Amino acid sequence: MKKDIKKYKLLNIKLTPQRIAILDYLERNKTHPSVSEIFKYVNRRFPSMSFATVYNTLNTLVQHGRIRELTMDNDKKRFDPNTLPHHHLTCIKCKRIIDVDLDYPLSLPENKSSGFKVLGNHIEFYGICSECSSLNKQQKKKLSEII
Amino acid sequence: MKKDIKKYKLLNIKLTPQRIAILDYLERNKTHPSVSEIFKYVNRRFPSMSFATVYNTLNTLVQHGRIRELTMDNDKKRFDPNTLPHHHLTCIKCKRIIDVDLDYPLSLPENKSSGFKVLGNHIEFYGICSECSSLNKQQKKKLSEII
DNA sequence: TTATTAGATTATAATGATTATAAAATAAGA
DNA sequence: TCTTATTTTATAATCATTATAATCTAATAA
Repeated sequence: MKKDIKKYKLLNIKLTPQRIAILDYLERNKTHPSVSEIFKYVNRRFPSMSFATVYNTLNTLVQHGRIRELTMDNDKKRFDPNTLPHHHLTCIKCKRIIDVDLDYPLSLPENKSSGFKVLGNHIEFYGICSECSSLNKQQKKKLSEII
Repeated sequence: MKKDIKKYKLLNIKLTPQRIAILDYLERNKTHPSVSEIFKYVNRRFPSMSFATVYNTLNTLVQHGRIRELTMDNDKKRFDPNTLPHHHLTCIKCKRIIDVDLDYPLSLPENKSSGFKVLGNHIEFYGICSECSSLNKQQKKKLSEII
């Protein structure tokens, strides 16, 4: 569709069906998915798709500033299609990540920045999501056996 | 020494020379080192030391709340012996991480936290350190050839 | 429309970080 | 000093990510 073409044209990179599918999935998905989650989904449409393509595409999109690579999940990279400044709240148990769209003006004084050119900041709020604070897996299993 | 024993006693874990050396190194070192950096250093004192011991020890120390695992370097885990609330400034090029010991009172309103129990926050300032913004490797090489 | 080609995709191997396993060693308490 | 639970070591296994090279294709222009 034209919209897809437009979205990519701006990036000056080749428009391929795989790339459209990956970016589409990211934009629809609010969970900040990992590479394997993206692969699993997009692979349903493109059974021949290679894992390498997902990595290549994501790296390209990051390099072109079209998506952002998140760091709070130390086990794997997670990706965010929203490159506007915003923050995140992460569940320390299940690693669910949700957006925090609030403006926090934070300034770092010169004498505290050790000669760095400070370019920006990102706040990571952390806590426990409602699902993790209610039932644990064993409890869920027992519940499913009863009901 | 007595001090080491005290430091560990509080954790209720067995005091071994390897563990003492690892925590000692972390406390002396302000660079928030990675596992391999820790291994490289401690291995000089304990040539028989295994990589697994470093991982085991670090995981144990994290679990006991004695050190903190950092996430801003997506390539590898980095460790911080300071568990008091504080923030960080990271160089996006060389991944140097320095402490930011300033207090930023940040509150996340209930209606923005999607049912999470919010436990805390961590600010990641990012930028370019003075070394990375001045000379690149090629330039340094050429300089060293001249001088 | 077709031909050309730079760049993308695929399959696969390689690398690097981290975890798992099991045997040998040792700290801590009796 | 003895006993034992825990730790260390050596090593294999796993998982995420990157590299490679052959094949394919989107984009451009004749």
